[in-house]
Amino acid sequence: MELPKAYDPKRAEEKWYAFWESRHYFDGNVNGSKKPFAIVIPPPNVTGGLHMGHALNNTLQDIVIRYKRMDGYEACWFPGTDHASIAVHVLIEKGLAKRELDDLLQAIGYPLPPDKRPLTRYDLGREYFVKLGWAWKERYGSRIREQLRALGCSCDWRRESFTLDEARSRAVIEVFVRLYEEGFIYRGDRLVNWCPRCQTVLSDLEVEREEIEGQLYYIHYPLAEGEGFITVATTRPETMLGDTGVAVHPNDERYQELIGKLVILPLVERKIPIIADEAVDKDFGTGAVKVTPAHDPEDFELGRRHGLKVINIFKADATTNENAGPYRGLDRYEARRRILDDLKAQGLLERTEKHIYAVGHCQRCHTVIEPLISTQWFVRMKELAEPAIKVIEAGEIQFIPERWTKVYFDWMRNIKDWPISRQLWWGHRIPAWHCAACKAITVARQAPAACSKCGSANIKQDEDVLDTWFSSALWPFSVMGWPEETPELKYFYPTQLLSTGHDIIFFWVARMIMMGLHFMGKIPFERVFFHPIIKDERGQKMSKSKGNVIDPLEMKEKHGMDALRLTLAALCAQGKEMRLSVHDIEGYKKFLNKLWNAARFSLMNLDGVQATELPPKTNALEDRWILSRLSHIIAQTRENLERYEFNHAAKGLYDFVWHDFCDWYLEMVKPRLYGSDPAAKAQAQGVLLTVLIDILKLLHPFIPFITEEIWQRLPYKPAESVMIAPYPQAHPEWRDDQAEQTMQKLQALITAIRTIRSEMNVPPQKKAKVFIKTDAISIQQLVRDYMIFFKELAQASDVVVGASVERPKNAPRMVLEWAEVFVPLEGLIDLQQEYKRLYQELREARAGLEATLRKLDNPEFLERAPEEVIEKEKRKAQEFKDKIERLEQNLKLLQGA
RNA sequence: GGGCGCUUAGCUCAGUGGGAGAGCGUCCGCCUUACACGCGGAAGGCCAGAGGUUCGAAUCCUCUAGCGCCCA
Repeated sequence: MELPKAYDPKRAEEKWYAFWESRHYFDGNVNGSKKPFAIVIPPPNVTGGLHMGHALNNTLQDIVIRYKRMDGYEACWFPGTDHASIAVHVLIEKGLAKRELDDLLQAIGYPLPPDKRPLTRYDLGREYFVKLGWAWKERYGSRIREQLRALGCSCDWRRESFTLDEARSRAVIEVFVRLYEEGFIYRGDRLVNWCPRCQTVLSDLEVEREEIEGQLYYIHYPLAEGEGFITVATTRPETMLGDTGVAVHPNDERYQELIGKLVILPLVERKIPIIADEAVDKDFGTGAVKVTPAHDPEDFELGRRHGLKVINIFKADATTNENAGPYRGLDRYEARRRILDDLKAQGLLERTEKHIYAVGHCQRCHTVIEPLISTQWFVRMKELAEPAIKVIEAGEIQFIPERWTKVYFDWMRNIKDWPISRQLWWGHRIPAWHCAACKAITVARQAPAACSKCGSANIKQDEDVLDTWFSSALWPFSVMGWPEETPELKYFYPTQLLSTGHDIIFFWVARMIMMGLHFMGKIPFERVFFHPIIKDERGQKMSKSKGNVIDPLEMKEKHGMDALRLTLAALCAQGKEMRLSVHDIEGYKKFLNKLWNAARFSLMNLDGVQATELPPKTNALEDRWILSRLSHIIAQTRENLERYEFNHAAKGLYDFVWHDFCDWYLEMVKPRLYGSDPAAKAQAQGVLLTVLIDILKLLHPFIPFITEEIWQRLPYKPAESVMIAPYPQAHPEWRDDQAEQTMQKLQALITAIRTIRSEMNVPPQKKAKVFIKTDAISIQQLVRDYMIFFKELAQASDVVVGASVERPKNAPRMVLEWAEVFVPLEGLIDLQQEYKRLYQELREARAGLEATLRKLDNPEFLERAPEEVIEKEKRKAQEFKDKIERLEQNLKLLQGA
């Protein structure tokens, strides 16, 4: 059979994905006779497209799941998507404002206004807004699924979930109700992060801090009694409207007299106390700070310790409220300008200085966060965190790379309560009903008819939805049907692997562990692999605005998905980031071409192959050698996959296929394949097929499409698809150190001949006689035994070997540790170049010898170093000596010549 | 301010106690009947700096510098 000259990824990818799916290879079933291996996908946002981060993470998961499936496990990869509450909410709001969603609005029957004015969610109202969300999800939700399929992901699509679908919603409600009943969920007034644009609370994690260069304002606060003032320094002068105190450090000598006194808050004329608290930093500004409990988290705590009043000056949109007096109704920045003007006019603004500080921004819309007092739902986390810390300490869950455990511990040991309510509409609505009559709250699994306390029917469901991450936290068991006691939960939970980015270790990983332990009583996964974050070739984050994104689907179009997958695996070292450029992908695509052509060559020569016994018995050096190498690479690949060292696994296979298999083995079997000895040919074919089969199996998890395309054309297939063929086992009986050593010597000799020929510009086709001087009997024997390879691979017309071989006239030479190689040439040879090379080699050998002797002359080395190291050094010394002697001799001759 | 990580060939990165590696790029020679997405060959590095531990350090420890990330 003959393969086309080039591999066509487009056809193969579609064809084989459909083939696998039609044969139900992706299905993971409850199967007591096999060990389960499950992965639950980190659900991509339903509206998002596949970006390189997804491509990486899902490639890695697919590699693992395919490997485990081939290795005999009942593998199941649970797919799904996330409703991404706030992200989608913001996108829809933006779409409404730009009137880009009119077609969807029409489809859901919303009466469009005749003009093109921007719409807000309040124009639509909650019901239409949620309808629009689902319409949006229907339109974009399938996109990511199709993209994952294009990537080759072998997910069990029958089990696809969505965090907002009915089954997952049931889990969310169940968890909320139970946590409420157990006292973990409460509702209360707290100072929270408020996004004035999204009009919702955010958790600390959803606030991104950014350093900005602003001003530090020094403001005089006059003392209430007597002359004088105290100067406070602040970055936010506008919040002084809500000041209810001034604080200094208790040991600050400058202010001892003033502690306990009152000052008059400028502009507002409120009397507020000077208090002392150890939280104040003496070195910041003047050492005296204004205290605004309603608008700063630290001030909130400080005020609570000292019983200060809390005065809120902002409305939900961050404009000032009635507490701002004459400044009411202003945007916060406008308020700042006016207040500074007025302070200046009154001579109370002492000075300003440049100041760099971190300001929180909304993760989704990038608006500056405003700390606000607000009524929200919270989860008490401390108790939930404790067991989740223990399971990591005990090693029940392993983090890879291990260093992330420290990050995890630091956060978990200082965990704060989690605000879970969001003032949004797209998401899981909180299952709590407020009674208009008695103000009591009824939390229930199903909408109650009446207040549980007073029985009033005048109840209304809470307006808020839950943080997206609340439903994500339940994902490992909600995808398996919890709260039902499903067979899937019994069989597949806990899963074996979670693969994700370290950027969501708190958002998601930690919370899944807590919820898994609390509701399942078991860890959700045994291992967490944190993959590197993808950067561009200069180490910058990929972003649309920078224009440096590499689109996975564009790469698929250009180079095929296997090329991208292999690249991602090969670059996936266990660091924090991974630099990717299109050149890398082009490079690994060449490997696929190489593999394709190696297969093409093999298939061209496998006609009539006998596959009754694989591999056939063989004594041929190259057969013994390649099987020995294969056995090594199988063991290595398995180890690397078990350790999630994808780069080592991919590169090991790359080297084996390209260098061992293609460069040497294929060249060395040609004489037998083309020769006239049918037995020798059959033997070569058998080994060739054996190795090719294992190469395809080994590579399949990395590059599933091309391996299947080749597999299907094999003259003999051990399985109907490579996807379900057993992953290769290392064969200890294939190990053959002697063959490997002999091969090394043979390769060194052939390379030496090639080097001489290349250096002296001998045309590749031109045959030349070769002389090898060596007193090692084994080398002499080797040359005679494998003469054919000198002729085929080094264009030798003949090789003369022996201890007394003399260098022929006009023959440049290579000097090895255990032999000298001469190739006599016609015409003039470049003596100077040869001299230069030999001299450099001599210098290197002398340096090597010196270093080795330094060790051997050191009595402490001889005393303390292990025996095998000493032996090795002795052997090295002898080799260096031999080589030096040969080099010196040859250099002397060369000078004479 | 606290923590983590990185610094190895021109570029991107492997290598974590015993002779400095790969890919790309560069240079030289080849359209050799699987592959020019190729074949053969070559050049290129005080392993950031300083100190220490060790018989022995790119590798372990300490400090310094530069870069990056996370948390407050």
